Amino acid sequence: MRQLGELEAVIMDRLWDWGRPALVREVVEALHEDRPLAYTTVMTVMDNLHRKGWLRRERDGRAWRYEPAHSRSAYTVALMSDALGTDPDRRTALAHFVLQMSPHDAELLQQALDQVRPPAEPGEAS
Amino acid sequence: MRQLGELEAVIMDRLWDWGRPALVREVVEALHEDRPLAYTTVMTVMDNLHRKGWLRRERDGRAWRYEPAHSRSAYTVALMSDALGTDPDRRTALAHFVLQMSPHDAELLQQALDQVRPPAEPGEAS
DNA sequence: ACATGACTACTAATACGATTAGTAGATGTC
DNA sequence: GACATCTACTAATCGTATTAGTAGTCATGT
Repeated sequence: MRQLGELEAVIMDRLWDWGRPALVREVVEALHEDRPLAYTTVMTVMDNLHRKGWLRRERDGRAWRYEPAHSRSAYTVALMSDALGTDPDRRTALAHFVLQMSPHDAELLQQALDQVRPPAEPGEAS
Repeated sequence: MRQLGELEAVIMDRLWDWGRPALVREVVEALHEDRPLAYTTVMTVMDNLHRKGWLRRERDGRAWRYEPAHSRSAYTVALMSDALGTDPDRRTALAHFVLQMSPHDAELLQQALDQVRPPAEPGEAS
């Protein structure tokens, strides 16, 4: 899977942040301060994102209202799994991965693992 | 961090696999069956990889002998950390990440975590 | 010594995808 | 009906990866 382009990522971030379907016009105006772009520029990018399956859309009058087709986390996980999946030595990769994590992230990761692999109770047979 | 191009990845994979410095000529010949490329094509890509810091090289007669500057795992981890780092909700991302892993990978991940965060001994105060 | 063949450095064409926007036509509003 | 706004279509530009040609260098055999 290919990662998003830079502008594509900026736009997706906005939509993920807002958590509701948005018009091209709204995105243009939200970005205007940092990055004044033509309406058609943003429209083209959002149309591309739709064509590539990142955004879904519904009619709102004559315009489209766009929203992410997948969650932000799904995108993150897809990138991570993709990276891991092409590595022939996942054990080593995962070992290095946790080694360079912040302790806080390692804690979050442990909690996540505990959800799917409940930790052994004291005295419980393995 | 940007992921490698497709041919760049193929070449890096070979070098990671071999685990020893290699000449452009050797890479050309190794790829020839799947992908017959001009010598200069491979040389250019490897020179680009060197310029971008992915390969280091040393002289061997008139030619260069190239080897990866970083391990395959380091590349994998960099991609994974990069993906995770841009996500504002790492807790959710990590939760989804472990949910979609194979049980085997989850086991490897737990072992990796146990190395950096030793599991509590029975009876040990938290 | 010189011809021949193999090799490399430099350069460049091509391709592809992302970014950027213009133009024309449609529609809503006053 | 005029004017502003919007969208669809089209296209220029740009960065980067992929591909390779050309010319010059070096080694080797006769």
